[in-house]
Amino acid sequence: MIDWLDDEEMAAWRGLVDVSSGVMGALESELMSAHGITAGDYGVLARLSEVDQARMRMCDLAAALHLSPSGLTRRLDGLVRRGYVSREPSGEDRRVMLAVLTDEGRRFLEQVAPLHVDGVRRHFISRLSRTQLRNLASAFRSVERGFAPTDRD
Amino acid sequence: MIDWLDDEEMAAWRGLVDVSSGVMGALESELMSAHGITAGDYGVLARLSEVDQARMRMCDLAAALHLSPSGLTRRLDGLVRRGYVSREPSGEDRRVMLAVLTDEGRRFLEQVAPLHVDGVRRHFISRLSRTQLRNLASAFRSVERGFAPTDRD
DNA sequence: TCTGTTTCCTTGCGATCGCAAGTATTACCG
DNA sequence: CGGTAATACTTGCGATCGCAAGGAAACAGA
Repeated sequence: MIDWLDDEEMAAWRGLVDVSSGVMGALESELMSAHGITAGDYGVLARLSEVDQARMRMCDLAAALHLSPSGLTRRLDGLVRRGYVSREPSGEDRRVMLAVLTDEGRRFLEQVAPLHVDGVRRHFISRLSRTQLRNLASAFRSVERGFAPTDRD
Repeated sequence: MIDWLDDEEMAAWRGLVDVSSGVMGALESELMSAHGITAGDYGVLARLSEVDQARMRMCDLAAALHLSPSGLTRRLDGLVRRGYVSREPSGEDRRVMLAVLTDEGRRFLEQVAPLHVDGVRRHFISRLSRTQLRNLASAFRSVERGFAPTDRD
């Protein structure tokens, strides 16, 4: 019996794993059955829709989505084939490719987004009080400050 | 610009995704480089070590690990090949296979567990106050049970 | 008992992902 | 300048996962 975390620590850790996989799994299957899109593809379109000019460098997009460079390359292949995203070389740095949300991609995203928003509310947000929500956001910020900048060896 | 959630809701949702993938990714790479084991394999050994007789039905183990039946079958193939787990038919129900932690598997787990526990503390627990930890565990319980407590907390 | 349904596990298959290697471009530095 | 290092992206490859299908066993109802 290995249990070197006390009950509260274990509950927080297991809760993080269980909740994130449970909520994301539910969202994934709802998006797929209703619109035939994976959560990963949705994430690309949503991120691009939020930024100026609806375009991002591949490397920045990969970091935002927690994807490796190769993973993003292939994910974009699919989105480009479906006409939702286009590739555009950067004028400033010729190593860089920009991923650009097309008009068709934006129209598609606007059809899908309400279901995604509803799913996040139904499976996650609506189950928390406003205070819990604030505490969660604050706790996650604490964790992210810990490993994002300084964990670099 | 799609802006579906207010700032606090978005911070909680993005925080959940970013923190879980960040922490689990860090743990994964530490376990792999130090002991050559994936987080998935570690999860199997850890779960088995916690239960009576160190054995579980495949279907229960799959549910506990958020794995599909086929996913668990193949994961167990690898662990059986390495001698850490053995398969044993259930005496009560001949459809059922039990996954059993071997002595060698337990010895291996006891070598690896300290690094895993340390990783959970370093990347997650130590970034939180005791109050935050309690609030987190409570909030995750609310999400898993499917409803929010009506009172303030 | 017989039959249809459900549960449990495994296998074939396709999709996804990350790592390592390769190419191209830029940055750094003596 | 010129050469080395660093960065950005792509491709080959192996590993993992889930779904669908299939077989075996348990179960339920007539």
